[in-house]
Amino acid sequence: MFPTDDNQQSVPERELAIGRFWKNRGIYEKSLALRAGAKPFVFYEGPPTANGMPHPGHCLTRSIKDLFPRYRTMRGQRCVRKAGWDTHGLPVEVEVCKELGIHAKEEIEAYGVEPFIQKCQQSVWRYMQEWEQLTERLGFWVDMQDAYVTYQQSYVESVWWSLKNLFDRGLLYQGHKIVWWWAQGGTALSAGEVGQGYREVADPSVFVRFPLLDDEGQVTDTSLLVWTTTPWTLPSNQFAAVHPELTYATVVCSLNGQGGEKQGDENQGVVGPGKETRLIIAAELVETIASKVKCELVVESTCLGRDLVGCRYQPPFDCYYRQQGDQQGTLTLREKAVQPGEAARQHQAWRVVAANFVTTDSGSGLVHQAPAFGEVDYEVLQAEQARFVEGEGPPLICAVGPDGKFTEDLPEFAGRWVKDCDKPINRDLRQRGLLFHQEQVLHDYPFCWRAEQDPLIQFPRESWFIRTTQFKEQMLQNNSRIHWLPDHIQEGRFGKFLESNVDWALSRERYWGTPLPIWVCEKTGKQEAIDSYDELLAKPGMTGTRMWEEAKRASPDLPDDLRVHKPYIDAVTYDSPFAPDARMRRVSEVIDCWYDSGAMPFAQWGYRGEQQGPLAEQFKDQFPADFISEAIDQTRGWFYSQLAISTLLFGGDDGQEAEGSKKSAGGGEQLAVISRQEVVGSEEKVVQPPLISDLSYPHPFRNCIVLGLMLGEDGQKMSKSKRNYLAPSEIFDKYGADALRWYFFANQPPWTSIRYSEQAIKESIPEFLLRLWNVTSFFTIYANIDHFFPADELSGEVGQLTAADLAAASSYRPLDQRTELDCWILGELGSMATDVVERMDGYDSYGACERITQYVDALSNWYVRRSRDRFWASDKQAPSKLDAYWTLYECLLTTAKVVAPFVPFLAETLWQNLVVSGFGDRVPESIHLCDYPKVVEGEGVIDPQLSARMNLVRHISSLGRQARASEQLKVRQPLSRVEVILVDTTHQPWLEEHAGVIADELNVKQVEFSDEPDKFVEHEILPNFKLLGPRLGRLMPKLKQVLSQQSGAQLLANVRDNGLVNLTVDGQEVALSAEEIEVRLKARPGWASANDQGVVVVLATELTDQLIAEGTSRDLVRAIQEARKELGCEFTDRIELGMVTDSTLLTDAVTSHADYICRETLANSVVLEPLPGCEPHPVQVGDSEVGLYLRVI
RNA sequence: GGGCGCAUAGCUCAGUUGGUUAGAGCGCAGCCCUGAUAAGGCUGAGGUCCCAAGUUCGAGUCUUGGUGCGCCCA
Repeated sequence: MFPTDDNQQSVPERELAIGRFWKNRGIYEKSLALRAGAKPFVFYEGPPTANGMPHPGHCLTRSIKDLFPRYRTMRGQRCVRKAGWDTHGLPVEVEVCKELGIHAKEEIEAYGVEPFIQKCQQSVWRYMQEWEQLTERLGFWVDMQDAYVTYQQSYVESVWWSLKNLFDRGLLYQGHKIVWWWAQGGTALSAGEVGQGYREVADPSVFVRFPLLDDEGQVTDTSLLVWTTTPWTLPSNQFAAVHPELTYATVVCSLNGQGGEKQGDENQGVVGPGKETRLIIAAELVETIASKVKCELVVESTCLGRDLVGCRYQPPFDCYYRQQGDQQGTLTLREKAVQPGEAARQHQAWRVVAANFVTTDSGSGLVHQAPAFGEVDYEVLQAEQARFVEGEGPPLICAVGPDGKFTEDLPEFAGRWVKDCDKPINRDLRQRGLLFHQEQVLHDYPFCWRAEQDPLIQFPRESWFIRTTQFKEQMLQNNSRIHWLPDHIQEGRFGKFLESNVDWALSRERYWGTPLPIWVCEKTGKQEAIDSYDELLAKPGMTGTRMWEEAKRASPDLPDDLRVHKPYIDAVTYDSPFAPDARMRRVSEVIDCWYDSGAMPFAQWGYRGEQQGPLAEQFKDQFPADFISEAIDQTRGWFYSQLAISTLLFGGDDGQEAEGSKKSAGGGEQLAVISRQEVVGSEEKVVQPPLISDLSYPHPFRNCIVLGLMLGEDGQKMSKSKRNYLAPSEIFDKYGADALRWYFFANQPPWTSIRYSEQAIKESIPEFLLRLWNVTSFFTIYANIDHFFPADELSGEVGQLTAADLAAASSYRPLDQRTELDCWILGELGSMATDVVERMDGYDSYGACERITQYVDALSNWYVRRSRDRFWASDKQAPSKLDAYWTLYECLLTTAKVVAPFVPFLAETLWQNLVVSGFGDRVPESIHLCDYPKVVEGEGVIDPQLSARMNLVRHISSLGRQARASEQLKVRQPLSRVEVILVDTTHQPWLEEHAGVIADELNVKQVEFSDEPDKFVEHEILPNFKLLGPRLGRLMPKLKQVLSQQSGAQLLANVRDNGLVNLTVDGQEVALSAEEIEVRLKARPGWASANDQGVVVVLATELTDQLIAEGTSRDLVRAIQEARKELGCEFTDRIELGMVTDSTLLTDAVTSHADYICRETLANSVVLEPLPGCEPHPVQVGDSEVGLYLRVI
């Protein structure tokens, strides 16, 4: 018997049972073992953080991540799926801080770094259970026992190894980074945090005069009019920026006591009454500014921005200018070559520079540059520094301390909070005649999200950088080989991001992260990188491990991994090789946790550059990845960190060699002790990137599906507080994991943003899941009744029950002995499998689902429906009946295998019920240990002609039903005749042979392929635009007109007879072949008909008494079946039937169709009187009342 | 402000190298079928394919500009 009791069990319960089955039997492990030695399919798990609850977005990611590995495994590849957890970083610290009720860094220090990071380590696993449950419940097969964890020592050391390699190659350096700084808390804020705190505020908007200097350095009467919204940054001014292509005007401003600064109390105007002053502003802003200050600005001359570049000016504050104003530096050779006219030396600062970000949307077209307090300003400084030889460029000027207060560099404001100084600074400028105009602007400005009153400031911090910009071309090259889905990511978001690459700011002034493995000599400042804990312990004069030892003694449960973390690692020092009696101490920073995740291709194995041995083998076997997938927010996250690290570390054979790799191999031993200072600027680079033979782009991943964002029920962002989405667990409990998975896969391509709604998930169930389930349950019901048990017929080896395996059964007949319907559905099965494989190989899961849905529809709504009679035939051994069983059995088995990667639970249920129940241990114990259905080529299973013909039959049937509907002729009422008219008569002979199907489907006595179509239809002839368009071009509209004016039937006859039609179009002779015209049919009015482009179906609507009686008998059968059901009859129960009615129509129908009625309703007899002892069932048949009497025998 | 993406039926979304009748599911209305039955099928109403210009014999599709929305970055 096939099990059928599953109907009683709910879908979620069944899935849970399947999940336990997989786990208990170790099916995943077995599926891997089965492919030992096979070609690997490499998958990388982008590590999620387990310190937050998993949400629906993670379900999507994990579903896609599961789909392709399962698919590839069934296709014969070995796909290791190592789980991973991202455990470091600010989010973890923030969680712990919340728990402790603290915010600021000093509070953490006060609490103690040691207990703090211990809490961090524990907090990382807070939602571990939820994650594991979700992963398992969703059917995501991934090895969580052997997961990589970014805080583990082996992982950290692997990261250290890579950083040491970069450091030794001079690719890791110290510099400044402008960060959003919370001065009161003494910490930088991450972009996410800054984004939270934007508020609209009013800030001063000031226009300040910067007087230009002449060649002798004397102040002239012309000033740059420079704009800023942060007056407190003016003392730190270093440059004024113009746009090189903008036109600037020198204007004369006659103030006459009506200064721009009308409110000026101490001093009227700018330079005093009656004086003229010249200002340089953007030409297109002259009017705007004139109206602001209500005074005429007369344009004297104009020039381009680039002509102003290099002009020197006097800054508004002289705190730095006093000493550094005259300082010059030597320009680089390249700089001199670019501008041969330039002197070899140039003033370091207080010059006009060109910058493309300058606009005329606001301000004056000249922008004040204080590199310490703006990221773009800082880039300007860097660009300027690059123009000078090393050490002679402009230094960074900063009059503000980390506490947000002015330093002693600016005595007049020293010790005061910068934002409080805006007003006094403005007053000061006005007094000195430098403030030309002042107003207020409303704009968004960030505040600290933890202390709402504290505005953030941009502030320079010492930071470590990776020189990624040097590898921009290689990264672009690498990117160009990646297969992105959707493909616009490549040139679009990701490509654009790479184009604008800046050096990676690696360090973080935090606590819980991979410590930056650099030790500094306390005397000389020389640095070296360490790549393992053991290397550190072996250093001469090493001390400082006691802190860890004590901690471990106090709490023996502490994971050993913590010893490579702060504060323990900071305590470890050793003798400096650079100076006698000096110690080497670690820098205090930890690194960006994106580096951790980006290092996973090698760090997950703890790989540290080994060229041989098991680690090396393992790494090479699993590098690069064939497939990864994450959501689009990872563009700048994991996608980038992986690509950048891989490109820098491993290079590639396509582009230029990675920097420093040109020297021959064997320089490895020289890795030791090369300080950065020695390496930078030196042409001799001795350190190489680790070599991997045959490594070509792309790496470390080849195919990447970029998932869209997931939105809540209302199309808004999902948010816990709005409750606009259902927790995954609720979906699982209500509808099951397969329903959710199928919804993700089949409803839209994965990269479109998905609106996650319960309704949509629910609605996606019937179309596929339920339909396939219903077909299966149809099969098992009747197979059990008829004792169709394949296991009894097949002895010995049965393999995986492919068609070839089934063929050994005694009642199994080859295709050429079966009906065309059987051949057709098996052909459809083959072509479906072929298409699904093709699409899945191209990572098109959406297209694959579309194809599967279409097939299941054909199976359910055509094959099963058209085959019912055979399944119900009374002769259990009838070959046609057995054919039907074998066909449907094969279809179900193959379909189950095809859908197994998509809906693993349902597929497993089908396999267990249809196969394992009967075959036991003669077959693979799980469907996931089977091979994917093979594409059968050239064996005649796939028959495109048969497929086309059957489609035509379905199409004709559909039109027939449409015609019936339009005349309100229900299908139960037989009709005498249907006429079918086809434009394309290719398949007509075949259709005539198979007219029975159409007759049956439409319940008509006769199907005719009309030989006098003109009676029913008119022909409309159109040109084939696609074929003729390129040939005839402009004649097309006229040709269409000419064709429409001709008699369609005649044209058609013409083409049929001669193969050509000759026409004159606009004076030109045009010959059209049969292919170059398109014929359409239109039904003539007055018939019960329906038409589509090439097919018309016309029904004969006359009803005879005989037809009516037959229709009535079918009505009766239907009513009796209903009554059987109400009585609770089994499908096989036989009955006695009695009937009482006034209607002669009904009594006639019963007498004339008694056999038919008995056969259909399993009645042994039917009488026109009540059955004694039976209650009548009153029913309505047609217009008549009937009393039905049923008794089970 | 910059980059990327999206805009097609009431809703959620498809729409293949441009080809002349723009599709599906859901919802709504009507009908049918039912020995898979807490299913299934058919039909109908419902569309300025966001707007404008351009290329072309022909544009939902290509180009440019604009509008709106989303994401990323400033």
